[in-house]
Amino acid sequence: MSELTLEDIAKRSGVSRSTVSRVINGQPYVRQEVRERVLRVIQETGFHPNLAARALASQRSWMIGLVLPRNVSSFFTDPYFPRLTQGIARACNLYNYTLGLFLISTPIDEEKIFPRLSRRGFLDGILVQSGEVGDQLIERLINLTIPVVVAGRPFHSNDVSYIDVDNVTAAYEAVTHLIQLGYRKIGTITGALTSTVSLDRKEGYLRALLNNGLRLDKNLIVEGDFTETGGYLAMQRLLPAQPDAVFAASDVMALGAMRAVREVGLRVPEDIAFVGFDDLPVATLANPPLTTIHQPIAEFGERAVEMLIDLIENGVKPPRCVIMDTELVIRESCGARAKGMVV
Amino acid sequence: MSELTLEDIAKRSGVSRSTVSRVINGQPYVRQEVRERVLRVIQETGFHPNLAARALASQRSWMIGLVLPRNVSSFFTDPYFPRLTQGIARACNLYNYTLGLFLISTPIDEEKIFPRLSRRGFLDGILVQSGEVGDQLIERLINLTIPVVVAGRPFHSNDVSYIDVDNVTAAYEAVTHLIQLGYRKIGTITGALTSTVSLDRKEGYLRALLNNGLRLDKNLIVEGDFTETGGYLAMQRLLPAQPDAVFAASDVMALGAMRAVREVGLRVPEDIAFVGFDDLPVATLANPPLTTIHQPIAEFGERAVEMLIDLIENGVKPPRCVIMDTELVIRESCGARAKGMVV
DNA sequence: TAAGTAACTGGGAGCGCTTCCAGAATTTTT
DNA sequence: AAAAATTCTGGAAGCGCTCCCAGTTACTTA
Repeated sequence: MSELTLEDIAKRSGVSRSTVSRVINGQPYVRQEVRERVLRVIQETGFHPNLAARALASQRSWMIGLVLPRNVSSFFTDPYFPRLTQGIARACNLYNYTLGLFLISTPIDEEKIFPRLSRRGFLDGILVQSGEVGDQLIERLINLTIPVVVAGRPFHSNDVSYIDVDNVTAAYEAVTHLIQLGYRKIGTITGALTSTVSLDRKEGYLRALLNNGLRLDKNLIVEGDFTETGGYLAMQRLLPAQPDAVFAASDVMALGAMRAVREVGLRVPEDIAFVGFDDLPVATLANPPLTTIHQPIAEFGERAVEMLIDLIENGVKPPRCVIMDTELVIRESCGARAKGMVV
Repeated sequence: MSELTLEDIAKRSGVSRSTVSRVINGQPYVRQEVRERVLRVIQETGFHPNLAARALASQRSWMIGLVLPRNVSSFFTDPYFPRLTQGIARACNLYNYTLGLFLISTPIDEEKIFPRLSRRGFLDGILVQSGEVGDQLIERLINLTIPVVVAGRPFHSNDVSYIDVDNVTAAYEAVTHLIQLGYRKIGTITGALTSTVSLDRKEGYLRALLNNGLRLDKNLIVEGDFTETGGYLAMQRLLPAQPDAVFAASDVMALGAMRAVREVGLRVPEDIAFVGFDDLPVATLANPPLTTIHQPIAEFGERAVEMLIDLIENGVKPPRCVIMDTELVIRESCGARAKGMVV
C-alpha cells in the first residue's frame, strides 16, 4: 500500500534487509522461525517489492515482449491472433513473466517501438510474429543482445529459433483429401504471397497436385490476404476458371469465398467443395460446416513462450526450431460426408 | 549493443553523466555544440539507457497495464476486444508508454496476476475492462496506489474514472427504429445479464417499448452471452414467441441468431428483422447486411488511454467519466430499405 | 569595469533492490 | 573437549539511472 521498502520490513521484523530478501525470493539459509516472522510482517503490511529496483539489481525484468509486425495487422481481423495471444498470455502467467504487447501498425510505429525494445533492462526476451518478405524487423531484433523466438518460419534469417506448424504437409494433406474425393479442378486461395505461411501452404497445394498427376493451372491459383473480404474477392476471380473444389489458406478466407459462391447461386459442396485452414470456432458454425486443417493455436503460443523462456534461462544454444502437428478435420464443406466417404 | 552506461557515454564525449542525461531526455541547459557531440557518440555506440535504472530513479515506469478480467474471456471470441486492444496499443505507442497485457482466465490466474499488478515501480497506471457483478477485481485495483481507468461502466464502484458508450440511449434508438418501421413484437437477445453493458442495453430496449406504448412480454427477452453460439441458442428459445423483429446486444449474437432463423426456413428481414450492436466489419458482410449500432471501438480504447495518462501525469482529481457517442447504421437486416423508409 | 543575471556543467546523493563476503551461531566430527 | 564443518545473518558494494545543488562560464546591465 504505502511506500515500504525492504529495509522497513527488515526493521519491523528485527532482521536485516538481506534476510528479508532471502525470504521473499525463497532462498535457503534462513531459520524457519525467522522466515515465518518475516512472512507475517510482509503479510500484515501488504508489502510488495519494487520491481524496478529488483530488475536493476538482478538484471532481469521478468518481462517478455510480443511483437506483431506491420502487415500482420490482420491482428484485429483474423481470430487467429487473439487465440495465439491468449495462449502466450497464459504461458507467461504460468511462468511468472509479464507480457508486453507491441503492435506495429505503421513504419512510424516501428521507429518508435524499436528503440524501446532495445532498451537494456527492459525485456528478457522477445517473441515476434514472422513478418513479410522485405521486412527487416526480425534481423534487427536478432542483433539485439536478448533472446528472440519467431512464431512462424521467418523469411530471411535462418540463424534464429522459431516455432511453426508444418504448413506444407498440412496443405498437402488437405488437397490430397480433395483429390481422393474425386475432384480434379482444384483451385486455391492463398494468403498474401509475401509471407512464409502463404508460400508454404501454396507449396503443399502444388506438391499434392503434382504427386497425383494433376495438371497445374495458373488460373486456379489466386492470391488473397487472410481476410474475409480478400477471400470473397479472390473467389470472384477464381470462379471463371470453374474449379470443382477450393483449398483456402485460412478459414476466414474460406468463409468469404463461400459467400461469393453462394452469391452466384452455386452450392457448397455440391458445385464447389471447400477446405480451409486453422479450424477456428467459426469453421464449425459455417454453412455448411467447414472441413479444415486444425492447428493448435493456443498451444502454439504456449510452446513459443516455453522456448523463449528456455533461451532466457538456459542461455543461447544454436537456434532450435519446433514444428507442431496439424490435423485434417472433415466436416461438410468438402463433400466427403455426402459422398459417404467418411468412416 | 554492449553494456554501455551513461558514464561511458559521458567519458567518450568528454562531459559528465548529468549532461548526457540531459541530452537524452531533451532537457535544456546544454550547449548546442555539446549536445551534438553527445548525440553523435550515442549514435555511434548504439547506446540505449537502461529502463530499469531509469524507472527506479524517476519512479516512473512508462508502462500501463491492460487488465481483462475473467469472464471477459470472450477476448478471443468477440472481435470487439482485438479492436479495442488495437486502439489502446496505438495510443500507448503515441504517448510513449508500453502496454502490459494481463488476461485473466481463471481465479488462479487472478491470484498470480494481482500481486504483480501491485508491485510498486512496475505500472504507472491500469486500464481495466469492466467485469461482472460480484467481481471484486476493480475494487481491489482501486485500492492500489496507482491510477485506474475502467473501460465500461463498472458494476460496483462509483468512485473510479471510467469511459463508456451510452448503451441505454443506443439500444433505445435501435429499438425505436424497429418500432417506427412498424414492428410490434420485438424481441431482444441480451448479453449475460451479469454485466453493465448487457443491463444497460436491455434497459434501453425496455424504455423504447414503454415509451411507445408497447406491451412488455417476458417471452420476448432471452439471455445470450455475446458469442455466436449463444445468439444461435437464444434465438431458438425466442422463436416460439414469434417475434417480428429482434434487437441483439451484439453483432456476433445477431449473426448466430440469424443462422437459427435461416435454419427454420424463415427470412431476414421479411419474417424477422434484426438490429445488432457494435458495427464490426462482419456486420457489413452478413447476409443480409446487418443494421446495427456503430460504436467507435478503437477510438474508445484511445480515449481510455488518454484518460489514464492524464490521471498519471496530472494527478488524481475526482473521478471523471467519459461517455462516447454511438450511431445507428441502417443496412438491410431491419427491412428499412425494403420498405423504402431510408432517405 | 564591476556587479548582476542567465546559461551551462559536474559531483553527489539517492531510488530499492540483489549478492558477495565476512563473521556469528549452531551442529557435527574427531 | 577442541576443531571443523555447516547453517545462518548482516553489512556493504553495487545495479545505472535522475535530480538537486553548488560551482563555472558567458552575457547583460548600470
